[in-house]
Amino acid sequence: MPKPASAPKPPSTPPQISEAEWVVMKVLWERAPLTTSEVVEALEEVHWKPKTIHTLLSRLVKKGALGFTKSGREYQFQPRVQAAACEQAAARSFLDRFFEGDLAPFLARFVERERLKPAEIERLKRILEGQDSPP
Amino acid sequence: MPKPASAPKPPSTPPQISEAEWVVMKVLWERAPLTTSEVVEALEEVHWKPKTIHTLLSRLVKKGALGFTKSGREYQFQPRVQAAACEQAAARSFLDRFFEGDLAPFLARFVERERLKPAEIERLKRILEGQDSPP
DNA sequence: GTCCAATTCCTACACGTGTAAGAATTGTTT
DNA sequence: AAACAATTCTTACACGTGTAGGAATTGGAC
Repeated sequence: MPKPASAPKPPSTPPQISEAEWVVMKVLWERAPLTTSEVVEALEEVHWKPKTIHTLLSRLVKKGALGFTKSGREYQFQPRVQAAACEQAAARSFLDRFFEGDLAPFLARFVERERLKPAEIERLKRILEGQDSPP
Repeated sequence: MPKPASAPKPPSTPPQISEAEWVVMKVLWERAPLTTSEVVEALEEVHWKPKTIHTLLSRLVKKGALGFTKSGREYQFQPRVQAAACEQAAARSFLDRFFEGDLAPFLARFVERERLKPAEIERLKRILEGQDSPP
């Protein structure tokens, strides 16, 4: 990626981030900035070859999801898009695809098919009221 | 598809259904059984060429999502997987991918970023309690 | 029985994604 | 300055998906 020292503008709308790419983004959102090899280390458990991770990093830069700076010979990456925005976009597109964009049928299906414990239900209700308290 | 007059067993676990395929499944879930041309008619608004829809139907049969019987020279399709099961599978994999499989953070993100009207919140709470009443 | 319009069957191609290998470069060590 | 090891750059390939086109077949009309 020698062209822009870091892409000029963050994308106004979150780019499409694939499943594998998402795994990479997560470690960056948690611990950025990270060098390439730090990302590789952070993803040991995932059993990907380093080359694979390099590819994913490049693609994420190309998509504008990551920015980088050079430090010595290594790159250092950091997110250019917010986790919250990407999660929200994913949620929207999920609801649109499967539940006509509507939260209610999704929730209905979910409680219908997965037994929720009463405590969990209480927690979800508090979240709905905007009064969530982290445990 | 001359091989099995209709695949022998429905898949035990819902197959992967792509975005375009999902659109086709929806009309079948609503109005099955339908012949090929009926499906094409039902999807006029989507502006796909008939050939495209044919391809999608074939792929869905191959995946085991649809079964068919021949009536005259036309095929008649019907779902071999339940909408509810597919939706649930989609929901699970969505939550796993983006929210560690947990409903709470998803809901939190959602209410944090989308303004829900109080009436909607009430409805969602009733759904959580299993006391949903359709509007 | 023959012909035709409708329908199915087979084939195609570009793009994204998962998965990576090999070539080239370069900071660093001696 | 030379060599080396780490890092980046370039290329690859198979598979699913979106999006169809053309060839082959066949039920029905005449």
